[in-house]
Amino acid sequence: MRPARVRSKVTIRDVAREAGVSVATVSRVFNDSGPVNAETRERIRAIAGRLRYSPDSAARSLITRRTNTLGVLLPDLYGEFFSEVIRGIHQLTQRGGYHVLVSSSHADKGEVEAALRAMRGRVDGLVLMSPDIDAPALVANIPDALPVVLLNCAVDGDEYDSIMIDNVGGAFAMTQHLLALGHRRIAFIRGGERNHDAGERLRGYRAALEGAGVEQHAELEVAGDFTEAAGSRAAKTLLAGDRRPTAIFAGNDSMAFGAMSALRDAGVRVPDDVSVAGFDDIPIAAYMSPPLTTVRVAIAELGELAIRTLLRAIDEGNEHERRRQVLPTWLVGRQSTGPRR
Amino acid sequence: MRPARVRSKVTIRDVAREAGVSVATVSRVFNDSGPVNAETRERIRAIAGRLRYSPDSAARSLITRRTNTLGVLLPDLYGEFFSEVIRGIHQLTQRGGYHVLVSSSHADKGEVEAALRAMRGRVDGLVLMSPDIDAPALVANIPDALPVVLLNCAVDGDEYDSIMIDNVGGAFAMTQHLLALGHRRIAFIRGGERNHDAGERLRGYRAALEGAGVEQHAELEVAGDFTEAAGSRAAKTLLAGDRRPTAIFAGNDSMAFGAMSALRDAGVRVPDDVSVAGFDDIPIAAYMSPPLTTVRVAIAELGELAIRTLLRAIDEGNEHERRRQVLPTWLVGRQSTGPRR
DNA sequence: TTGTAGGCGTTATCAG
DNA sequence: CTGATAACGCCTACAA
Repeated sequence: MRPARVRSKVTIRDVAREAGVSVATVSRVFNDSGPVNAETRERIRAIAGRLRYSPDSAARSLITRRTNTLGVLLPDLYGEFFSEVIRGIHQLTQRGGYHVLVSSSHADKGEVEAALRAMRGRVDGLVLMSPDIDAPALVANIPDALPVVLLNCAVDGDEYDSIMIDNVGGAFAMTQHLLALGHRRIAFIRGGERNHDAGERLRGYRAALEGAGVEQHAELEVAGDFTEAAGSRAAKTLLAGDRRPTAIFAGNDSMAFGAMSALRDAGVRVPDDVSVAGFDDIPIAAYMSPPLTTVRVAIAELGELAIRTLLRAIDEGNEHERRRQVLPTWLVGRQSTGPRR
Repeated sequence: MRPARVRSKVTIRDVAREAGVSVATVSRVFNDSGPVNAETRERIRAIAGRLRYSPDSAARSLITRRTNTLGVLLPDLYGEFFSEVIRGIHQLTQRGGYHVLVSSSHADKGEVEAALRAMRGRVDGLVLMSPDIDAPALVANIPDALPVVLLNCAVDGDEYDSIMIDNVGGAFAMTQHLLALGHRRIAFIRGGERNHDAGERLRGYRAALEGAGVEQHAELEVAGDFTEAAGSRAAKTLLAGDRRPTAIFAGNDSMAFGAMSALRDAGVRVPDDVSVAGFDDIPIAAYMSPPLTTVRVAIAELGELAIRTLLRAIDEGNEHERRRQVLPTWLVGRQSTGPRR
């Protein structure tokens, strides 16, 4: 049995009438605005509770011009990453009394713009993550007044608040790690062609090789798209080539798993014959066989930091000073990499 | 440089004035309600576009009593699962012109209730997934008028719309698979104590053993919580015991991975010495070493079905007939299970 | 400390 | 086909 049917709609007037006060007074207790006699306050609270009154958010935001909602636009993220970011975002958001409006799966620019348009007026601030697309061009359509934080987008300058992962540093460190183990033929499995993270990681890889004076070969850089399947294909390509690498650095963990799987199928041992490394350090990485050497990214923190920045931007209004922030990465050594034989 | 600053607020009146018509007419073209002269309609559209006018959603929903938003309450999901459900949900939602308000991480009943309360009035419908908590008790607080779809909750009867995974069937099938391979000492790694899915899977496992007339031992059922770490611990416990299993059926894939990792560390071969099976078939399962035999669940479809049901409920209003739906599962045989030696 | 009344931007119901 | 105008539920000066 369900409990007593809720009335069609309990408004502030109902509460006021029942309590024998004006609506203004009820409003005051619900907003802590203006003084209210302690006793009346209690009475109103009680009656509101009994009547199951809760302020209508539409009416409220119509006049306050605030929605208490934050928008989050994400690309079509693959697996683990998505949930981690959301988790980070969510935690802080809730604490600040905000709601979260999410939107994802944006293949092209048009779709993102549509999503952006749809959110207009429904949110007090926006987190936009779009590693594949030119972010500034997108944000151009957003009302100036709406605070925006760019996540992992290709932006320079500090015209916008932006947060990015230290992809270059991480990839650089990993490549150095492999170099230090004696590897010279180090292959790299790239992420999507137009993906910002992917590009940066590739840059880090190249920079490290160049810094070490190691000759670079085009056939050691193979295409990928951040999926296990792509990693597997890439590894097969590398094995088939005549410049076989002694180490494979995958642009992310999923591709590293795919590569390890393909190597195993081909009878190649990891790390004895070939070392394999990844990027992201998703939870399963530690439980792979062998456990994967990778670059750690605090994904949930990325989301948290974004919200923290956004909340501050909302709070500070026009006085807010925009800036870029970079989230550090660090190498996690496990058993999938070893000295060149 | 950012483009021209957006005016403080463009309202329907601005458009009306500019077009030399009344607000009513403008409203009509934006809602396709009532007839409007084709030519005037065009003019209004053009002016609205130029002025970058877009109807204020708060004002609109104040009078229409609709928010065009769907609420989604999820538990604190681990990894893969979360993103897949959201992905499924999102797709349909967007197509229907709805927005998605998400909320998650609800440890206890109080938190869920708070989240539920917070969503009141902000959504036209609700998807509630809460495998850990008594759902009917929660839904009692929701206004009768608000359509709700329960996902994977412990409910019986058809008082609510509900969708559940065929956990029992899947676990039953997997256990039979192991039995057919000749295994008799089949261990089961359980999910959280109070988790609905976990309980159902355990039931399926037990039923299959009983059906086959295989004696059941308490020490073959070990505790877990759906994380890799728990799976690893459980496997160690099983290896240490004196009734060592020849097969391990983990309540989900993550725990299966953890178990495989522990077995490897202990020098136990999979599947030669011990078979291992999981549940969920998350993407990485196919790339494990060895590839994991598991039970496939169409997670994204779960989300899709939930939204489809919810939209119908909203559409049909009071005439809506509530019902239970069960999402099938099926066994995916890979290399982590083999005949008992 | 409390009440009155105007208005937030739309939609909906009437008359024209 | 079009235009006034009254709600929708709430907040917020301003007045008492």
